[in-house]
Amino acid sequence: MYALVDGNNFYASCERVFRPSLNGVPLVVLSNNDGCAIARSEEAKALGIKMGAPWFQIRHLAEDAGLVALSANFALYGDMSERMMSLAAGLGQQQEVYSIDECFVDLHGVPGDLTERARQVRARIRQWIGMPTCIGLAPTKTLAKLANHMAKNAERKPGSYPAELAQVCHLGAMDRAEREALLAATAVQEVWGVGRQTSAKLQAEGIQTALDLARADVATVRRRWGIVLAKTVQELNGTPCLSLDELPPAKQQIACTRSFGEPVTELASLRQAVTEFTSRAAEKLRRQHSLAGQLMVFIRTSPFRPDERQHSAHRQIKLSTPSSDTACLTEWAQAALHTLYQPGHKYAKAGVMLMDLQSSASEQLGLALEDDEPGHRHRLMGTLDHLNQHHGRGTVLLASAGMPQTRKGWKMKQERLTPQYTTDWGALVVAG
DNA sequence: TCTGGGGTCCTAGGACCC
DNA sequence: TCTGGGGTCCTAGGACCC
Repeated sequence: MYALVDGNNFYASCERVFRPSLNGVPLVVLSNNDGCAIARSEEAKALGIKMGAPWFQIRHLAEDAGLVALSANFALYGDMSERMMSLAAGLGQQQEVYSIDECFVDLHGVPGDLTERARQVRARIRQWIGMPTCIGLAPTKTLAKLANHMAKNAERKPGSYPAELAQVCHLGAMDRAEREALLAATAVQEVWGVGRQTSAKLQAEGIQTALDLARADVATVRRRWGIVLAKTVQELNGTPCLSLDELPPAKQQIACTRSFGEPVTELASLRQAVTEFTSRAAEKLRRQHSLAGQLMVFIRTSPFRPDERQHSAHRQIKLSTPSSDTACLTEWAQAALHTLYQPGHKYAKAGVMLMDLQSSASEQLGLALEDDEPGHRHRLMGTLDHLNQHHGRGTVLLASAGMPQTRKGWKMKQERLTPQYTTDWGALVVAG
């Protein structure tokens, strides 16, 4: 049996924990550059705001309907996530942290009434860190996701599902008829792994509901739609095909990409941006003890400005020696950028991707008979990471990243950022 | 004026090999 | 007349996830 624990409207709920005045208020959290809505409170959803809605299209609701918008505060959300995960882990023996706001817990061998146990854990998360959650329980991960969907909607859309399923829904504790009635009441696109494209094609074939999909012939689905959907069908029937991954596998690629706060035309600004993106990507690389064998840089203008001259280009470089050294990677990234840049374009976005990753245990340190250069670089990077971790991002950086006063233009806009309540002593909430 | 960021897996097709 | 069969690796593109 698996549980899926999921924070409701996670980012919006994180903000509410520290600003209770936002309770009951339509609230959205905006993406980088305050570009579009990436989280919505129930009240905001009720206003018809869609996931990903551009801010400039909904900002009138601030005046018309009291909509509050906040810039994404990822330091806060990451910290709240850790707290929620450690509490959710108490549900069972093994946990897979699936995303910032949800985790699977393996309940094999857990005795007693699982529904009751889930309710208790849910109440604890609510009381200890202020985060509302819903929990789905079922014999497979796909069904647990679906049970979670039912728990959420039974709570917020009365009539969609029986009210007693609100907050905690245990599909594994129901008899067949009851479970099938719930699957029949669920549109096929709500199933985990069935997106827009697939659901459109399925519906054209007469497969409208989760129950229709569960009843499809596995071999036929395998042949016509591929192995992923075939596994989904089996999982919907209670046969586990997806196991729990306790340790997230090391990433196979690491990216750092950003849209700019305003259009960038100068190579000098792009150079600063690319240096910073490379530095950030290299930090992530070293954190998972990997080396990159390839590096890719891209720059592009805004596809939302079809009236302007468009330019989009990328260059991939194979490194002669795999590396995690910020200076080395930056040098190559800059070389790539130079071949891409064309004057006269308004660039809107750039990015750096590190690929062909391998474990740094296999690092070739060279013979270095006289000069232990690689060893020095290794320690230098360790020191750099330590300083930036303990004294804040950007404490030490490459000169080509630019001095703070010259780094305007490409930096992102965050005009509605809340304090880092849980990760900055200076931002502690004062009670009294 | 104003539209995010970061991943994964699968498939098909081509190159190449024996 | 009839021109194998099986395998690997790589890449690009598509679909999906949060």
